[in-house]
Amino acid sequence: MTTQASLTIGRIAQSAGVAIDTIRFYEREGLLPAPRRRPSGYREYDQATVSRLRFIRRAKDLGFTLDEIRELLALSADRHVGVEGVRERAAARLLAIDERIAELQRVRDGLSELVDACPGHGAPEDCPILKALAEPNT
Amino acid sequence: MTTQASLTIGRIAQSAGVAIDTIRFYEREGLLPAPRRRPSGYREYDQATVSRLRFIRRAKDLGFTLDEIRELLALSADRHVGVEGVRERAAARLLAIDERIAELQRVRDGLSELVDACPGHGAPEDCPILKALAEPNT
DNA sequence: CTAGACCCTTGATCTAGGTCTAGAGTCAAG
DNA sequence: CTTGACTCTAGACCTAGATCAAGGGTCTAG
Repeated sequence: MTTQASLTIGRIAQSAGVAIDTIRFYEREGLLPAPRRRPSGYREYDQATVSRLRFIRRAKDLGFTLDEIRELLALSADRHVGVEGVRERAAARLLAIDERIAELQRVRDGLSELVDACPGHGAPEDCPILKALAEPNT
Repeated sequence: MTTQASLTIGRIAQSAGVAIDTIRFYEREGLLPAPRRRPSGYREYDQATVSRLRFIRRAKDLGFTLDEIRELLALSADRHVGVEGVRERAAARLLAIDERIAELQRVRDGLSELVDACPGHGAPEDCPILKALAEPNT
């Protein structure tokens, strides 16, 4: 198989593209297992940890929280119901993103109307943006 | 003009739909001017403060940060360049929202592909979601 | 007058996801 | 053997936007 050269925390931080402190933080948070230690106390990692860190980073980019990622990691190790669970979580995340996009779209449209209606000069009382923000309704 | 009945902090909190603590917080943060006080130390507000609180809430709903809102409030009081500034800030916010939507859309599409490609059962090694997350590239 | 609702201040706490500091020990190259 | 880079721990600190607690004073209806 692949060589099991032991890597220091600095090395895996470098190759996974995360900060050293972040790795120790993930360990505390249960996203990474406690690694072997040298007699000096130095942590020793292998290549698999780099993959795991990349997994975490990518999932984070997809908008998963660390809690959700912890769950995904547990599921991904489960040969039985793991895949179903992962797909479910991903689908849920997808739905949440769709909702967030729709919400932003509403905000965008509202703001866009105001910007279009504002001449950009004149008295504050005539600015539709200021008027809309000061309106008592809602 | 309108009656200048003096309102307690609880009353304006109620009618603006924010918490009492939030009002004091906004005062500390410079979003609200320090109000008059009764001899007892109680804050006394007028109707204009309710409008200002609503302004803040609406701007927040549009995604402005409190820093930006502080700026908007300052601009809205400026008869000279105020309206131009407000329109600029609103346009900038609109652009930021557009970027955020585009970014979410990219994430959404990527995730959607993975979910569609995943059968939802079988071995973890065959799950495209897990495979994509573990991939070393990027 | 009293009970209960309301208000005051200062300062701590919360979420999420880290980031930084201090002080001490370890490792590898020259 | 020394020097400089690296690592260790415990715990404080950061952003943003509040929210809460403790301990005490005030207001008002009955």
